[in-house]
Amino acid sequence: MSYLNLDVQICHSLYSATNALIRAYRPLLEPLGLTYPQYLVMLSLWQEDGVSVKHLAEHTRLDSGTLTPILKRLESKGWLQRVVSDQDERQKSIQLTAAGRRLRKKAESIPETLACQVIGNPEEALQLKALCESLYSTLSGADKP
Amino acid sequence: MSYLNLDVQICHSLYSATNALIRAYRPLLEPLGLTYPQYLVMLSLWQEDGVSVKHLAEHTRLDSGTLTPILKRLESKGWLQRVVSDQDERQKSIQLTAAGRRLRKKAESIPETLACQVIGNPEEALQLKALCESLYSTLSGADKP
DNA sequence: GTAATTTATATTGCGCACAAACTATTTGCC
DNA sequence: GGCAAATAGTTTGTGCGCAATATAAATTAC
Repeated sequence: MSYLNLDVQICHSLYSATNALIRAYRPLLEPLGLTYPQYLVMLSLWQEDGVSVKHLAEHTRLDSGTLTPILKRLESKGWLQRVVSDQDERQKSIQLTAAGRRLRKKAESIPETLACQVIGNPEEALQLKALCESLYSTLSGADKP
Repeated sequence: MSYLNLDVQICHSLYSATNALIRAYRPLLEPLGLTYPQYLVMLSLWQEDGVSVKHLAEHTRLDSGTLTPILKRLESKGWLQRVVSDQDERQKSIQLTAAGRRLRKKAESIPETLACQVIGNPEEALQLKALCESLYSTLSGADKP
């Protein structure tokens, strides 16, 4: 059996598991009118509001070219505003609206609902997260000095 | 700290690690003119040629609505043909061309090259794969009787 | 043997991922 | 001060993910 065997590819397992998990989020996010990446942005803003696009990109690990259209959609839904910064006019401050802050209430049940569907063993879940974090930091630091 | 905290989300770790890993494949696949999902399809066909779209969808875990355009692109690049089946005219048999089979040679170095960049501990890699497989099978069997 | 159902694949439409190119500020440098 | 380089964000184009719908052939029911 060769290394080119599909069933041996770690990335294939990772890829299909991730897609399946995001698919599982969909029915829970649909009542809020959010996609999964939009949910990530809202999670970040519920934690820390009034940040720059760059900060948001780092925290959510989304590309800025991906983030801009997401932020526009969230703005058009009335959940945030993109305000040009005073000190530095290149920057935009992303600010939740009152409606955006209220949306958090509707999201509160999501993590637990999903966990019940998905997580067999909580220890394994933590292990999976740790392994992914380790992989991510290897990859994102890979080509730096 | 709430369950709505971004830094606690397993899915976020999974999502960003997967995207980063696929990004790492890109420079290795670019000389072959393949994207990662196209590479998955070719891996599957190098293992088992002349299969139906349905079979390919199951093996690669790609949706048939995703697979059709991928197969068309691979066909237009001359690496496979989509032949209507004789026995059942609804089915198409996906068949590698000679060029498609030859492409395998150029792909042979990819798994090892990537593994060297990415994998610290081979045991952890296997663990990660096993956890993803377990998650995938939980999720794909979740709503069945 | 024909109608209803199921199955295999294709199409459409929206949102995301990302590289590359672009615009507009700001910061350094002299 | 004036100009080059760096930085923040946007735009563009290609491909994918996926739900919903469509098409067409095969199967089942009667």
